[in-house]
Amino acid sequence: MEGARYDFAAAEAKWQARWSEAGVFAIGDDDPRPKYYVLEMFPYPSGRIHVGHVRNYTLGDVVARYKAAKGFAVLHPMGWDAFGLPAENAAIESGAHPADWTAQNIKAMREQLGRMGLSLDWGREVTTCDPGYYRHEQRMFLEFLKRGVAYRKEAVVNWDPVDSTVLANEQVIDGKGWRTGAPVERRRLAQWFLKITDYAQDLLDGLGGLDGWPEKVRTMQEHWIGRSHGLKFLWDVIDEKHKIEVFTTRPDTLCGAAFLALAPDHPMAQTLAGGKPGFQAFLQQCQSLGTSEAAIEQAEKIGYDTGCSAYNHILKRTVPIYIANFVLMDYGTGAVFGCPAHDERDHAFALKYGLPITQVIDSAGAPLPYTGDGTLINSGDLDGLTSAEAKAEVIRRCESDGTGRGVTQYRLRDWGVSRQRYWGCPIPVLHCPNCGVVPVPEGDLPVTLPRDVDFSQPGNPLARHPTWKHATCPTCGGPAERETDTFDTFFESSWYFARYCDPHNAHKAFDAQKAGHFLPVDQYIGGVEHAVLHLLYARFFTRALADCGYLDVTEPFKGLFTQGMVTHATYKNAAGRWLFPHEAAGQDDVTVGPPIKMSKSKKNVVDPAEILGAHGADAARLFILSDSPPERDLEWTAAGIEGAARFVQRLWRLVTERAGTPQQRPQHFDGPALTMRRATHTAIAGVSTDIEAFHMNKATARLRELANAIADYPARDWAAREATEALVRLSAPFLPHLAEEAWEAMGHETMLAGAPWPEADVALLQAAEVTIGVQVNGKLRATITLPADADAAACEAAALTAPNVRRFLEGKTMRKVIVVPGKIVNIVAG
RNA sequence: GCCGGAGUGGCGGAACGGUAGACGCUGCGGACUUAAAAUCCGCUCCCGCAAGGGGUGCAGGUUCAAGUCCUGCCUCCGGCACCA
Repeated sequence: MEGARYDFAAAEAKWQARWSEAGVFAIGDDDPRPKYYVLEMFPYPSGRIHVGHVRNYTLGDVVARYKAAKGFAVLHPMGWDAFGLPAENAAIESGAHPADWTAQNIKAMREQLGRMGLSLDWGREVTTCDPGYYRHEQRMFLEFLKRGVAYRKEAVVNWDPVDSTVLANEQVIDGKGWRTGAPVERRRLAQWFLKITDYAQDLLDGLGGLDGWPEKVRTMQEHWIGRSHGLKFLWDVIDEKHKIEVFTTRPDTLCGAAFLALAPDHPMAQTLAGGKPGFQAFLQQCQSLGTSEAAIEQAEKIGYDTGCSAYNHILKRTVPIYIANFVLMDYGTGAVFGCPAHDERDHAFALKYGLPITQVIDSAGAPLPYTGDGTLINSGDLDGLTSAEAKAEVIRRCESDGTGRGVTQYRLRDWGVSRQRYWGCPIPVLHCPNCGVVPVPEGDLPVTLPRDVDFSQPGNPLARHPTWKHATCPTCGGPAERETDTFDTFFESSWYFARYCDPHNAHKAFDAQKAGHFLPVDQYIGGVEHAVLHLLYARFFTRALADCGYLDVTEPFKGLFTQGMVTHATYKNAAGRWLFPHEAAGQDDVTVGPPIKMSKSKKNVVDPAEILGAHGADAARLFILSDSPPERDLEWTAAGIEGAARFVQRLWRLVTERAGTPQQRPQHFDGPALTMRRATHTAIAGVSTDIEAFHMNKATARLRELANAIADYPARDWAAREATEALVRLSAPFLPHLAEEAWEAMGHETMLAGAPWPEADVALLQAAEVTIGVQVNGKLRATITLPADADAAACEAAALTAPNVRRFLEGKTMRKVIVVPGKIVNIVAG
């Protein structure tokens, strides 16, 4: 045994098979131990796992294995977020049917994940494109419809006029369709929405209790929900019998108003400017913006002067009315007043169109535009009030004369769930010419996707399918058409964590009791890129399901860890198509982009399968954990994995060399044996706290430190055995295969998977001596070693005897000595 | 543009306001070997022979003491509602 190299390939296959045979990771609903639910965001089945997956699932696996060793009944499931755009793109590009393509990808990825040695309960696997899964969300939707949580309204989409296709935001590049290059148009379509705004306050309030979430994610969600207080008030259109309702969060700046601006799709825009010269051209220009907020915000701010004016009763003044491309119909009332002195955008707008800039808030000398609060000036009888007082006063005046009211406003908009695509869950409603929108009767669920679809033309294949959409109205018995929109894929990922609690239930989505047993997820792990959308939708969905009686929890994720992204360079060929790194190699017309987040759509992914094959799962896991703190971005490079593989071999050598150490524990320890034991127990305590704190890189550093200490300890005694066994057990969450093999090599007959976590002996955690620094005027001049319990007087006395300290004090007067026992001595002298 | 992060040796990163650079990667020197691989030992922030000096994106500030706290910037990354 001694001297033989560790055969990772054989050992990994051996232990994966043994874990599987023993079913050590399968978890029952009635396990008496306390539950712990570890969940990583489930993958989109792109076909191959990428390094981001390896990072995500390794992190989760460390937690799952650690918690299992700590005595919890760990639920650690896996599944597939299997609907989405890439399957349709593959169908268009290669002719593969989305269902087949997805099924093949799942098969390949399941096998790859299997080779990572993850402690997953595969018996709970869910696949969202399976009708057995999505039938339940069709029922949820019908329940939402009944309760008014789902509704239909018009909304704009990106329209490619050449392909006659709705484009996703990522398919719009510089305002043009990605395939056709045609300028996209904004087009209004009737679509389905979920009333997440009804839950805005509750979602905001809930953030306060999520202390297991990163502060930054809570802040992002808080800003996304965007609660603000403001004023909705009326302005009279001069010479017309119309009124325009305007929303503002800055009523205090009312007297600085220079203009009113309406959204281009505001109903009043056509009334005021409809037939006027140049207006249609202006609208056209606004239409070409696309629908993404980033595009709108970054576009040049343009306005159209309607020639009309508006009068306000409080202000007692008129201002011109513009139509402006930066005003959003979805937010507030779709109309704002512009105050150039105190808003960046209004300032630029006023300069561009020659509008007056009147300062009404004292900026204490700061240049305009000044967007902060202050004392009011140039505001008539409001002068002298603070911003807060003036806001309240303007709202009070509007309310007393009936022209306005103070309102709480949210930036959050309702969630549009309609997608004009094939590869998604069909929305279970019918459109009847007599009865309007009619829900599909529950007995007819699930509405399944037709298999025979045609991807040779652009657009939604469901909409042009010859027979699928024709149905009979359950209400009147007449002919009706199926809804051809499918759900946003965030719909599936908004409840999968509950399905894992009861994955084989054919009658309902999940049993409330089972969900109540496992939920909330104790530790959820995924990328920061999901900080807002997925996590907010899932929080909302859980509340909506609770209101429908599905479950009793409101917050689905108690603990959240957002890992950093794995980045890689991008490659694009002359035709503008993204290439995989291996495709790009050796081609000459390739543009290399800077390292950015790995994504399937940009194809800048590396293949972990090769790494697993060459170095083994344990080495790959160790490298990805030790290279960077998990919350930070990680640029993937091949360098370093050899170091991890070397450590795996080194650990094996340390263990096999000490396999014969005595099992019998002596009564007393002193000298090197005691020092060895201190190192062992310090490592046990340190690795445990590091895992709990998600400092996996520090935990792996501690494993190396303990390994170094063992290597430096020549005796083959019980202390050596204790240290080596501790190292093996501590490394099990990180290097599960090697740990099992080493545990067996040390003579154990039981598996480490399921074995308890080692406990640190607190009596051994304190070192006998400490080395502290001695500073003179804040600069380090010496270090002194003292007993760990030396008091301040002893520290000071020792510090003053250090030769170099005396040298620096020569000719100076000591003014003050700061002593922090066990830490530092600082002598202030001059 | 708006919101949220991050910047420390050649590189990834450590560091309750208290000895900056743990642990590793790379590199250099050495041992073992016929040789190589593997392994082991030593060195490795910069300048300096040394004493010492400088150093945590930039500019200030608070403190006996600042990578850490405060103010103002710079650069990079993520999200922005139809990628997932």
